[in-house]
Amino acid sequence: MESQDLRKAGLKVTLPRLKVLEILETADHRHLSAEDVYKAMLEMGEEIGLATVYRVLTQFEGAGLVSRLSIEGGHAVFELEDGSHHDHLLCVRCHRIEEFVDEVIEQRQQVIAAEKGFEMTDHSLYIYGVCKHCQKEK
Amino acid sequence: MESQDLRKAGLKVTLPRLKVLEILETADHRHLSAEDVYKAMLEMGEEIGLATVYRVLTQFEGAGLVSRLSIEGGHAVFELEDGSHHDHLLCVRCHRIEEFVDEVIEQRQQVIAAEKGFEMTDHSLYIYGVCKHCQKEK
DNA sequence: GTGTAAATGAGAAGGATTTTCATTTATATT
DNA sequence: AATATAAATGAAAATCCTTCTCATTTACAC
Repeated sequence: MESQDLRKAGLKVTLPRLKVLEILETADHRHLSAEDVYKAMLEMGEEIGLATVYRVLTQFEGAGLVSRLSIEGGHAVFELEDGSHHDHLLCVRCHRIEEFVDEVIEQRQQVIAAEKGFEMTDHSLYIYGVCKHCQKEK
Repeated sequence: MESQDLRKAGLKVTLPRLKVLEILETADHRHLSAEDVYKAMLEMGEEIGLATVYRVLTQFEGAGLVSRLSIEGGHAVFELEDGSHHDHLLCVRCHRIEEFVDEVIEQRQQVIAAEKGFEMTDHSLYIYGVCKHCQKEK
């Protein structure tokens, strides 16, 4: 089933690629760094090189299978692409990531870009804060 | 005048720090990477180490004198803090950076954070696109 | 089955930033 | 003004994340 996605993207169906897909699909949180994927692979008892994880994730991104978040402070985070555009809320304490869509913001961005004479190609919006859980803890 | 700002921040008034401030104030664009500041210093005939530039900019950030933008794809960019919050439009071709404020977006973010149970501490919004100038060029 | 181009793993290399540490400097104290 | 001392500096090494190189392995078309 996933093999088709890989083939469609012009990628050979290899074990590392299938396993990375599997991890992205079954992990308990939707947002994983390359390192997270790498560790999950090892825990799963699968041999893989970190370089391969990065390569595969980048290829998946190119193929539209995953998207890459560029979060403040360093390392990239990947999520399975589900076709729905959304932005992110990040907990500054526990690093939990939640998703949201807001049509008002989407549209205002278009207006602002137009006002400034920009042809908008993309945007990135992150709201940082303390999540419900972490608020309780103190 | 700037010396006061440094003292207030608990920082000794040193030549490197004064010069970095001067560069931030007089540069032709408001948004400079550490490397940009470093080069400007050298062109100005001032000796400085790159490590010092990074240190000083980070301290200035801590003191609220500058803010750090975390743009997609690598290196940080700094701008003099003028008290006014704003977001950024970035040209994907020439890397020009423009600023904007939008009250509608600001407020929607508050609403969204509240809906998700987050205590919002900060946010980062970047709109990417092709600027007016670069549209003409092709 | 076999050839070939693509994929892999290990380690080296890369870029941005931070750290270490010996030396210098600003400022508080004589 | 001289001095003590804590902070600041510069250079180089170290770190972090990511990409590249290259020799070896593998998927897949014939």
